[in-house]
Amino acid sequence: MESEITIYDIAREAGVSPATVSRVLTGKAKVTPGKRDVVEELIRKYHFKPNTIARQLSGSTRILGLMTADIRNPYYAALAVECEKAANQRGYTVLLCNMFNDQALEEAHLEKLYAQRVEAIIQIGCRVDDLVTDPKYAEQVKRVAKSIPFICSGKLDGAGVYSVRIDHVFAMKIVMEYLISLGHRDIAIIGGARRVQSTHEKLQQYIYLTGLYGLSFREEYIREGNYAESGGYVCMKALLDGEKIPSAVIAINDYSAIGAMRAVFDRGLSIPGDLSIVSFDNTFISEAVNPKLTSVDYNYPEFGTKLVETALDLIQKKSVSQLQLIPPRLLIRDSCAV
Amino acid sequence: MESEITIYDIAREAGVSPATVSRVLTGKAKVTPGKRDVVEELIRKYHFKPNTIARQLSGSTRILGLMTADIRNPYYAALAVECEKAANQRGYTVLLCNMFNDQALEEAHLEKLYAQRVEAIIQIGCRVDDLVTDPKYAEQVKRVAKSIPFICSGKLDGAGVYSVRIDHVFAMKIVMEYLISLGHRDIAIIGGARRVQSTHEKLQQYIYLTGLYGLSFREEYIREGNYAESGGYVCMKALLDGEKIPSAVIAINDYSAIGAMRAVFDRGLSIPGDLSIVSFDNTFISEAVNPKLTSVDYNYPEFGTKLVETALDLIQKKSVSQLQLIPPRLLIRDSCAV
DNA sequence: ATGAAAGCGCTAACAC
DNA sequence: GTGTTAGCGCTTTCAT
Repeated sequence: MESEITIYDIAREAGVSPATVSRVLTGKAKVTPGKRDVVEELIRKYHFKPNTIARQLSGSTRILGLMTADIRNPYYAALAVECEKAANQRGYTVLLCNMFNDQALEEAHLEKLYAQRVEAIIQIGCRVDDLVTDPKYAEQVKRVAKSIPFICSGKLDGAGVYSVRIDHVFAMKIVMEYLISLGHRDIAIIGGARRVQSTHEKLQQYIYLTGLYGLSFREEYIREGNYAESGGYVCMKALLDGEKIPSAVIAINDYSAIGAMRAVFDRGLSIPGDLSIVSFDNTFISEAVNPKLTSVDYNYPEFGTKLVETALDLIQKKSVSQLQLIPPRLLIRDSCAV
Repeated sequence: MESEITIYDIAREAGVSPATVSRVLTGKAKVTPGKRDVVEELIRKYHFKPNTIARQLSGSTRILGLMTADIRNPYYAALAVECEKAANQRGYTVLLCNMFNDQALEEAHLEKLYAQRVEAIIQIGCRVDDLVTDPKYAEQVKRVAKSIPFICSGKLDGAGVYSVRIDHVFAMKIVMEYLISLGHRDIAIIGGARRVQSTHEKLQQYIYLTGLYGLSFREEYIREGNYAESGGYVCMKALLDGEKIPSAVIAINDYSAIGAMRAVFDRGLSIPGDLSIVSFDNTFISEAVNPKLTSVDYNYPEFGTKLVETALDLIQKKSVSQLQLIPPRLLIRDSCAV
C-alpha cells in the first residue's frame, strides 16, 4: 500500500499551480495547451485519480441515494438497475441501500443517506407502499426532505414528497378487459394484501369492473397472500377447494403466479387448458416458467428514468408534479385461453 | 431546502469549542458530563447528523467497494446481499457497482471505486471468472491493488490479489456421487462455458469421475451453453435428439436447469420420472419450480462473510491466505430419481 | 478535560 | 490564462 499522490504533487512536477491542475481535471476553464499537455502527461504517468471525497466536500456530491425493499426480489432489482443506468447516464452515482423490509433499517438508511449528503433520495418499497402512511416515518422523511428531494414509488401522506408510480388502476383494467375479451366471467385475484396501496387500488378496480361488466362476484375470489410463491400456492389451493372454481386467476405478482401454478399442476389440471393465469410484474420469471406467463409489464426503463429525472429536476429546483403515473402494458404469452 | 447545520453551530450554541462537539460525536475522548449533555441535547434538537464526507476526508472512509457482474441475477444478488450484511455488521458501508457483464464498465467502476477511496474492493463476477486471465485487466487491478486490497470470487493471475471462492471440484464431486448412488450411469452436463474457470473445474472433475467410476463417457454429454434459460433449453433439446438419452443431467446453474426442464416437458417427458436433473447455485428458483430442484448450495452467508472478513483483515494489514475455498453442499429436493 | 489550530485534497473566487 | 487564497466540515494533534 503506497501513499497517495495529489494534485500538489502533479502541480509541483509540472511547474504549475494546483489550481491549474484542478482546471485540467474539471475541464471547466481554459488552460494553455502546453501546460495542459504536461499535466495530462503526468496524470497518465502516475495513473492519478482525484480524490472523490475531497471533490465532494468542496462542491456537489452528484450522488443519488436509492433505498430498495430487497434487491434480491427481481422486481426491485429490475427497477433499481434502471435507476442506476439512468443516473449514470446523467453523471450521477447511485448509493444503494437494502432495507430487507425492516423498518429499523429503513430509518437507519434514511439517516445514513442524509449524512452522506446525497443530493436526492429515491425510495422504492417498504413504508412508501403502505395504504395508510406511518406518521412516524412520514415525520422523519419530512425532516430530511427539507434539505434533500425525496421521491418514492408509492406515497407518504403528509411528508410532502414526490411520487412516481405505476398506474395500478389502469394495470388492473387491461388485465380484466383482456380476460373478459377471452370470455372469462369467473375471475379470481390472489396473493396480495389490502394494506398495500398498489394492491388496494387493484382490488378496488377489480370490484368496480366486476360490477361494470356484470361478472360473477364472490368474496372468496379475493384471496390475500404474502406476495411469495407460498402465498400463491395456498390461495390457489383454497380456490380449487372452493365450491366454484374460477376460470381465470389474476396473481398479484410473478411469485404468487408460480405458486398458483404449482397448486394447479398438483391437482392434475393444466394451464391454460383448465385455468388461465395472468400476473403482474413481468420479471424474468414470467419468461422462465412453463407455460410462459402473460403478465403486466411495469416498463422498468421508463419507470426508473422518470424516478431519476424527477430527482434531478428537483435538485435543480425545477417545479415538478407531485404525482406522476407510469402506464403499464400487458404482455401476452401462453398462460391464458378461453 | 435549508442550509445545513454544522458542528460550529452546535458548538456556538452550547458554548463549547467545535472540538468538544466532535468529541461527543466520535465518543473517543472524555468530555465533562455536563457539557456532553448540552451538546447531545442540541444534536437531538436539530436532528444534527455530521457530514459523512467531511469525516471521511479527515479519516477513514469505512466503505467497501463491491463490484458485481449483474445484480439482477439471483446468484449475484444473494451473494452481494450477504456481503452487505457482513460489512454493515462490522461498521462498514458497501458501495455497489453493477458491471452488466460489460468490460468497459468493469474498468470504469474499478477506477471509480479507487477514486472514491474505498478501503477495499471485492469483485464478484466478470473477468475474475475467466479461466485465462485478461492481462490488460490484471495490470489495471494490480495497480489499484497497490494501495487498496482487492478480493475476488474467482482469480486474476499475475495481479497478486486475494481469492475467496467456491470449491467447484468438490461441488461436482458431491453431485456426481449422489447421482451415482442413485444408480445413474449416463450423466450429461449442460449449460456452461469452458472459458469460465468455475465451469472448467467442474468439467475436469466430471471427466475425471466419469473415468473413475467407469460411467459411459460421450462427447455429446458435455454441452456448453450461455448460463441462461435459453441455453439450458437448447442443450437439453439436443440431448433428447441424441442417440442415447442420458438418465441424469447436471445443469450448470438454475437458469439452465429450468430451460432444460422446459425442453423435457415439451417432449412430454417427466422429471424425475424419465430424467433426473441437478443444478448448481440453489437460488430461489430451485424452490420455485415444479418439481423443486435438487441443487448445490454455495453457502452464501459464509461466502459473503468470508469475502468481507478477508477484506477487513487485509485493511488491517493482517496476513491472509491468498486463496480460500468455500465448501458447497447438496440440497436434495425432488428432481432426482433412480 | 478542552480550546486553538492545522490539515484532509480538492474547487472556486479573486486578483493579476 | 494562472497563481494565491479561502474555504468545504470534520478530526486530531498540541498546548494549556
